[in-house]
Amino acid sequence: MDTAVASIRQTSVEHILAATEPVFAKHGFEGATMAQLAAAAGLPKANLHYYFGTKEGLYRAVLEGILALWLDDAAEWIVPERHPAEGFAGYVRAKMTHSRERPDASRIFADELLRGAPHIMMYLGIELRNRVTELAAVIEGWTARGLMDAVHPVHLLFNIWAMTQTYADFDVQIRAVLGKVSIDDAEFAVATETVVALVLKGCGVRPSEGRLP
Amino acid sequence: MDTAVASIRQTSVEHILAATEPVFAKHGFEGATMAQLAAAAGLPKANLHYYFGTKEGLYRAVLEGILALWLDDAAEWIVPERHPAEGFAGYVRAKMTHSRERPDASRIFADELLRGAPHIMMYLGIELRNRVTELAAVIEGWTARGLMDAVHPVHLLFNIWAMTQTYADFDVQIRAVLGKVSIDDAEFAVATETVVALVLKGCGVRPSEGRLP
DNA sequence: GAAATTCTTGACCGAACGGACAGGTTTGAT
DNA sequence: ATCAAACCTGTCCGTTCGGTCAAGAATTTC
Repeated sequence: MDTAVASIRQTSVEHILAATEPVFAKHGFEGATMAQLAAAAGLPKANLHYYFGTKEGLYRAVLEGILALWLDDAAEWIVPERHPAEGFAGYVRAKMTHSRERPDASRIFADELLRGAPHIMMYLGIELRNRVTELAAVIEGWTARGLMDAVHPVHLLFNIWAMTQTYADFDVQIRAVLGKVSIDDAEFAVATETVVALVLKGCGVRPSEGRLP
Repeated sequence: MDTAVASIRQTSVEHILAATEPVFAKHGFEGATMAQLAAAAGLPKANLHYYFGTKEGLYRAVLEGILALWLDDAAEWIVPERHPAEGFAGYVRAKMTHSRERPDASRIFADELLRGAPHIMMYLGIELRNRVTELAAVIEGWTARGLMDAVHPVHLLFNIWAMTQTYADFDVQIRAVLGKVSIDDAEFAVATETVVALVLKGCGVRPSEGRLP
């Protein structure tokens, strides 16, 4: 057999990671306590230490799961084969879906950045930076082919991340200002299409009629 | 005389608020310790307790100074008398300047929102909400006068805040991806004009030739 | 089925936490 | 010059922090 083995270790580790993510999201690394984390997992503190050694070990494990998520959206949508109208719209919608379905992941990443990225500096400066360079080349290619205006591609990406992730990171503010206890699907769809339109029109993306030149 | 009195209390309070802001920005409310805060102010812990009672009292005082800053930018720029080309550009540039000059203020606000706004829920749901309603009316007026496209005004504001504040909150990420130790004026100007262009073109703002209709 | 390994847990530890407070010092009004 | 009010701070306190450990329970291995 292949998948269904599910050793005790693997099961426990996955359970702890899933259960503690909301606690790290709510209190940050420094603010979360081992007692809270253990309570969220329904286990004694010593059990978390058995599997992850230290609080930082647990936090890094949670972070690594999030970083894996982070890089994949772009690779699917920001590619030369697509027209930018399709690429940007798809990318923005994918990021917005992430903000809706995994807000805690976004918040943990946001907290890590707010603190100066003490645990993921290497990731930012190497993996993320390389990936951004590739994406920037794709966007510049679109501009060169006359499919959109000349826009600084890296700052454009920063701004797309900012807009999409604000719906996860700062959703308290959004709910408070909208006067809603929770953001329903219709409201979220409005938000998504507002961001899509801002990006497409903001970049002067030509309508994608017919095939690519 | 009027200003130059500067009682000991006032001087001390202002000094402590200014000195502790970076500590709260770096570690958040929960992560900052009274010992760190006191060390940053160059005073014994007991001194901070003398003026602010508790850690939370000090934090709230810092927060209130920030909130006062927060609401004023919009009132100057998002007004019916201006053409949206001027209004949005001025507002974005003002917010970007804030991100450059008071990044710690933005980070403390961001941290508070990430934690679910435990100390400023009232502010969000009342003052901020009222202000946003007014701004939304101005933007809808611009649309009604044919000066820009129909864009959901509240989500537009969320996105402007997201883009401008990302340059304060997540500047580690920006510096790491750009490969710069610090963001120089030229780079920041590029960022600012990228955001301005995204907003103006994204909202279909007509060029502001001549006077308002 | 016995031995070895892995897992679980309550009890415990020193350090660091936010805060209290008494007593000394400085300041300002009279 | 006096004195009350305001200010300053070393020291202490109970609690909570992250982490350890020994010993027992469950599981795997042979």
